Amino acid sequence: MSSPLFLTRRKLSDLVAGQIKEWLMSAGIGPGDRLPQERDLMSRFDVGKGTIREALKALEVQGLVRMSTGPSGGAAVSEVRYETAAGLLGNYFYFQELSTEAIYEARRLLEPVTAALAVGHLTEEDFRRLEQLIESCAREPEEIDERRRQRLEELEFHNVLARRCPNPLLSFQCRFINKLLSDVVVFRKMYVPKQRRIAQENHVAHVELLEAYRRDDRERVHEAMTRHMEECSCHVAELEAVVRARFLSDETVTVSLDRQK
Amino acid sequence: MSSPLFLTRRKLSDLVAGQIKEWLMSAGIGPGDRLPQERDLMSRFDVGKGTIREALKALEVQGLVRMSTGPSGGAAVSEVRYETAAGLLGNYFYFQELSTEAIYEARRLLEPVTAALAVGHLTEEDFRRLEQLIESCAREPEEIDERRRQRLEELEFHNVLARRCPNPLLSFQCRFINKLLSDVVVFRKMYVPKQRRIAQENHVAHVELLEAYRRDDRERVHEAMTRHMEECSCHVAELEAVVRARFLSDETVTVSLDRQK
DNA sequence: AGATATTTGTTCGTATGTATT
DNA sequence: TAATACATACGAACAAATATC
Repeated sequence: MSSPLFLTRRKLSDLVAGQIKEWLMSAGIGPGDRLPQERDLMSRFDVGKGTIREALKALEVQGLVRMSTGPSGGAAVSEVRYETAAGLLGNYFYFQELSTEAIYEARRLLEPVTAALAVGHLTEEDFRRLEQLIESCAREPEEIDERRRQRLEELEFHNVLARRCPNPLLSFQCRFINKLLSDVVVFRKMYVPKQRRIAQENHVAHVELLEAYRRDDRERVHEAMTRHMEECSCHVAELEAVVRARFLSDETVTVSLDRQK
Repeated sequence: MSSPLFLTRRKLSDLVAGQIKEWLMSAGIGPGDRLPQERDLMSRFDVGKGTIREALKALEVQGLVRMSTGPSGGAAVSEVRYETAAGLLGNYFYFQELSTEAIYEARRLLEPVTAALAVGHLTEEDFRRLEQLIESCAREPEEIDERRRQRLEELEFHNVLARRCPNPLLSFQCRFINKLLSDVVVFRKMYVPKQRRIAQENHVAHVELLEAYRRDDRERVHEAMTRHMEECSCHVAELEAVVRARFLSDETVTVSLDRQK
């Protein structure tokens, strides 16, 4: 009656997943360490194969382990990747009423500080990438697809900077905001009027930022980014109001399922 | 050769999960809608029971569906809850080097704006809750546990405000930061020197904030919160440097697993 | 490069548990 | 209470992938 076994109302697979997770979060366990194979886990937890597989699937979805087949395969502890975390968080905002205005409200706040903190952390490769992105966005786009690609590259410019911000929280938040905006670009028609002038303004701003980074001028980066965000904010203000945050689905085949209430 | 089926290297269960997710994200599908039962999904996707169960488990972990047994049970579409999203994101930061200084750097930035945006959105119940939290933190703590509880309630004070911020992004980010700090309080000894003076400063700040909210004085809320965050920042500066972001595990039983490299 | 061993991935049949009616 | 409808769980067998020799 007092045994923990009788108190569990949860699913067996969740219990197993929780215990493995606890082990995996304990001291000394880190990325690369391998879990016992399914057979051993089955006997250790005294559960069937399906249960173990559900537990491992749960950990896999969370990005905590990676599975592989073959000799020396199995589940291995994995550092949660940014893409995994961002995708999972994207699910949450799918159900929130998230307007582009709200996204930019956060962006105006976060991007200048994050960009300023990145000063002094850019590598030579980063600089080359930034130059390449600036140049790629400078050409007059011929097709609508090219225009879309340029908008995504403008966002990638900011991503390069955010990745170098030494504050993991701010870095993640900025990258996530850029991801949300990328999804907006991909899923919505983002060809605003006056797109020509906008592209030019972005170009000027990015060039100015690049120069400031080259000089390690934190003050100027902060100031330039603040102005840049103000401009972007204005451009976006004339866009549609409500956008449902989306993540890119990697599926192509669509299967219709019955909806039964 | 060109068929998508031949291009898939992914697991069958992932394919199924992706397709169900695509259906679930399509227009007209929302929280509460029920998925077909396992039997039907098996025949529809032409896969075995284990595969379907793994797919549903993946969606369940993401918080997108909830499972239940019994008649009219099965998988039902669910809005992703804040707790789910925060827990999954917490996994990501577990592997990041996240110092309390970094957390406060983000907090100083986000909290004043988020708090200011919440002005005008507090309910009478919110006000009562805030008063209750202020009062509960005013008493001199007798035991160390009480002191810890008070610190958690100070954070809850900020959570009440963040929940009312109409910008979902800022609201989430502030609540998540508070969660990170809660975990710090729970998992680390947070009894700083001069804790007496700190508690009093917090009390004064919270009272001032409450008054400003009562008057719908957005300016003053912003200003008071900015000062409050500066103070908290200073207090925390004298704390241990690196903290690994944690989530509360709901398991109690510990099972040691072999570590095999 | 090919064969083999190892380990996950998937299926099917069956039995049990649980909530609804 | 009993019948029903559904998820949950076990176990054995087979398929597929992959590292190693």
